[in-house]
Amino acid sequence: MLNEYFFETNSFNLDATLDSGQAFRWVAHQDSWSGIIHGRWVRLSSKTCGILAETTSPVTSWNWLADYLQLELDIESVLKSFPRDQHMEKAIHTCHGLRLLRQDPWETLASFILSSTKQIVQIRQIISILSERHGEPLKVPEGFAPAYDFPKPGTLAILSEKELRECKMGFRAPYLLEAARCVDSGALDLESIRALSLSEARLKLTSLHGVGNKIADCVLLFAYGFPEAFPVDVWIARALRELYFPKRKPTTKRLQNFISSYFGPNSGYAQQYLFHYMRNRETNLK
DNA sequence: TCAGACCCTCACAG
DNA sequence: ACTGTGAGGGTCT
Repeated sequence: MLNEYFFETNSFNLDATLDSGQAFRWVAHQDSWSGIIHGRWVRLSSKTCGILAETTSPVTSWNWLADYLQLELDIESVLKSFPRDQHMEKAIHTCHGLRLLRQDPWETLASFILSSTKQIVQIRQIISILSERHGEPLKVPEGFAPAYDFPKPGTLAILSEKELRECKMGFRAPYLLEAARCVDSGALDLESIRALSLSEARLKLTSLHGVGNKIADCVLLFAYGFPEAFPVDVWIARALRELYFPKRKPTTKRLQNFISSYFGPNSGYAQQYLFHYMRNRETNLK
């Protein structure tokens, strides 16, 4: 028996959001997406006036989903805080309704540890194998593929590096193992990061092996919602150079200064719009 | 600052 | 079909 709920919203692009490289476990169907949020199987469908949500387990409150989707956020005021230049205008126009999710910190940290020098399809594959092998099976409606919760830190902490490598994660295995053990033992308290400043939070996360600034900022933006976290990957670096420094070749430091002074209080959101805009432009050119 | 290494897979040549 | 090659939402040494 499915539970249903309808969220009214006219400013949410489900396709763009769930396929934007911030989450790796959503599966596209004909007219809907299925995924797992906090151990629940969920199906989301985009309707003219909002989003229809269906889940298998009994639900008394839907706050967990409203929080995950950040439905309370006033996206218009976020967009207004972006710098007004032709590139951002185009990005806003192209990516209408693109949102940032508020994901689980552990899953996000683990996922992005697994993301380094990988294409998105490969990241999805690793995470899928890992969850299938080591995650709890979840209740799924008839006709849908089996689904698994993302493995808990404690579950991964007792595995061997070899068992993790069998999930095709290669040299990332020891990194994930260390992270799982740190979180499981309490040496790294993921909840306490919420209360920290951005730079303190970065220091905490980058103290893990295999977590540098890029991955730390992904976690801070996609899980904790730090509005000024700004992950700089090859795509964004290329985009910024091409769009804002077409003649010169700025150093990494200069690029950093530009980012922190130019994009304003919601620079993380601006980054997501630019990233999505550039990625779609590439595929459209092919 | 700057390569080179790291594991593995897939796309794309030839 | 079959092998070779390069690079992929990085990070460490």
